Amino acid sequence: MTKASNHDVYFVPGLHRGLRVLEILGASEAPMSLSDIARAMELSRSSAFRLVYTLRQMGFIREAEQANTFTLGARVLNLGFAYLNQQPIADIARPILAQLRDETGVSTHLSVLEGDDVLYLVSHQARSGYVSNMRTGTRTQAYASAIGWCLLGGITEPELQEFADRQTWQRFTEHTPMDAASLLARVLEVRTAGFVVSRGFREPGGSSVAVPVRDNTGSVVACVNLSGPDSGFDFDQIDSFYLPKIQEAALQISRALGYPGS
Amino acid sequence: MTKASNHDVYFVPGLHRGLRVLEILGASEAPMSLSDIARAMELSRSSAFRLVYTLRQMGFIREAEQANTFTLGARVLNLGFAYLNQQPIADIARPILAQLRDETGVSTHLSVLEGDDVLYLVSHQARSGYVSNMRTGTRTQAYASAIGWCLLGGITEPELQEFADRQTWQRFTEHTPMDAASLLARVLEVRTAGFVVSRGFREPGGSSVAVPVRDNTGSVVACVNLSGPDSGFDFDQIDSFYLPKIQEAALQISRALGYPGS
DNA sequence: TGGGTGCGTTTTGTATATTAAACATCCTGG
DNA sequence: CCAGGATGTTTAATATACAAAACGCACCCA
Repeated sequence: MTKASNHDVYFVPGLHRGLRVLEILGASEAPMSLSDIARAMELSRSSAFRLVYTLRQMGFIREAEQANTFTLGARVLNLGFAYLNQQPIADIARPILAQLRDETGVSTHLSVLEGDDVLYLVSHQARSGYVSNMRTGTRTQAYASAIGWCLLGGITEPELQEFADRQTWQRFTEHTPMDAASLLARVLEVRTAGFVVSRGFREPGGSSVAVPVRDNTGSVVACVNLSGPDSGFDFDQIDSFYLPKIQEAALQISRALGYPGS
Repeated sequence: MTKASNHDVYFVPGLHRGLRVLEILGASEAPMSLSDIARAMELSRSSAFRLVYTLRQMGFIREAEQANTFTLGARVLNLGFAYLNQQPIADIARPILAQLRDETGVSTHLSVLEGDDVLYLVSHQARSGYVSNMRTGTRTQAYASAIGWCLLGGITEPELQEFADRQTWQRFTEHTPMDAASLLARVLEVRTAGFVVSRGFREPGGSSVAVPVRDNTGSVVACVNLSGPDSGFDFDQIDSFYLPKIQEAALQISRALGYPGS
């Protein structure tokens, strides 16, 4: 059961492999030839041919400038944005986070826990020259960042234990938790404080302030954060200015989701 | 040949239908049950079952709160953003358009011609309360907007004629061209002027200023535009301020694409 | 020139994906 | 309380998607 057996009775392999083609093309830097795809999928060229043929005819992939090489087509874009537009929280948060960015002058983000990753749903870049590498659609491992700890506050302790068991711990900075116990400590810390300030916890030189967003049941469903390079942050202002502002923004979003508290 | 016959020898129907499931779910407001999907696809429930089964197992769809109903899963988001990140022009334009927004105070966009549509690749919302309905991923019919005319300047006249033949003309405003001749006139007008100012051409009350972006061969490959509600526009400033600024931004992007001219 | 390699494509027997039909539940209204 | 219809699921006969092998072609190096 751990291993997803591919020869399930109800499994349609054509679909499975076609979607993998799309993901492989999405992950590839350069356009790929049919043989490249076949190799990457460990599939016969003839089968890859049929998948490419179908995807191309549908507009999900297109041939690149160089003949017989393929890249993603524009039709996949619609799928991604259809997903985004279906997340009500993104629509709610967008204007609120835009205003927060304007008031604070640093980048603002909304993220959710998706699988074991932090998934960024909304991103507003700071006006300054610095451009954060976090953009809508970005994924990062949840255990390794302050924002992840904030989001992990939304799951139960047994779930968190299971989560921890699944991780392959990798040290990003000296602050990265490397086992279940230290992760749990971090998460509880954030949960009780109601916010978290990261000074280079994930990347040296990059800092952020994060606050959870709650839904009508009161559980954490998302996380608002400010982030930027240390040079763009005024650390003295965190408590007096950044934190109240971001808490206000998070509360606005929570209220829109039906959160009764304050 | 003209009609893409679905029972082609190399067609893999499982893939075709699975992707249609994703698109149908993407277009749907509410989560859909298995029977809903089967009806929408005009397919047997048993086949729909297998598709849903496969997509669910892969994480491309997930069951909604209500049992036995499905929505898009987060995994489709990756596909969409993989596409965006593969368009070098989007990365080039993003910071330039962010600055343009900050300088002008109105929303800025980068769009390309994709099929017969204007496809928005980059969008930076104005800081003001007004939020444009154009966002990344949005599609609009190219013939009906000033931005479309700008982009259509990038194709040859025979291609434009074919484009026109494909359209089903629909009147949006009094400025909407309703046949090939008047569309051609618009496109040529924009091409010779090198910019276009739309005052409610597509939607009453919504205005924009658009300028083409060119690549190393000198042909139009994208379009930069400012847009906002009439109330947010200072029409007196168009010639003296908006236009020079947007032309400078477009030229910066063109240069980064290898455009030799000025 | 000529054998070798890698490519996209086509063919074809066979393994298997598909779907009609049957099944088991769950509602819903009379 | 039961008939009728809708649902998700399973099965089994059949239609068909699949991949090994062959093909034609371009390229490369001896």
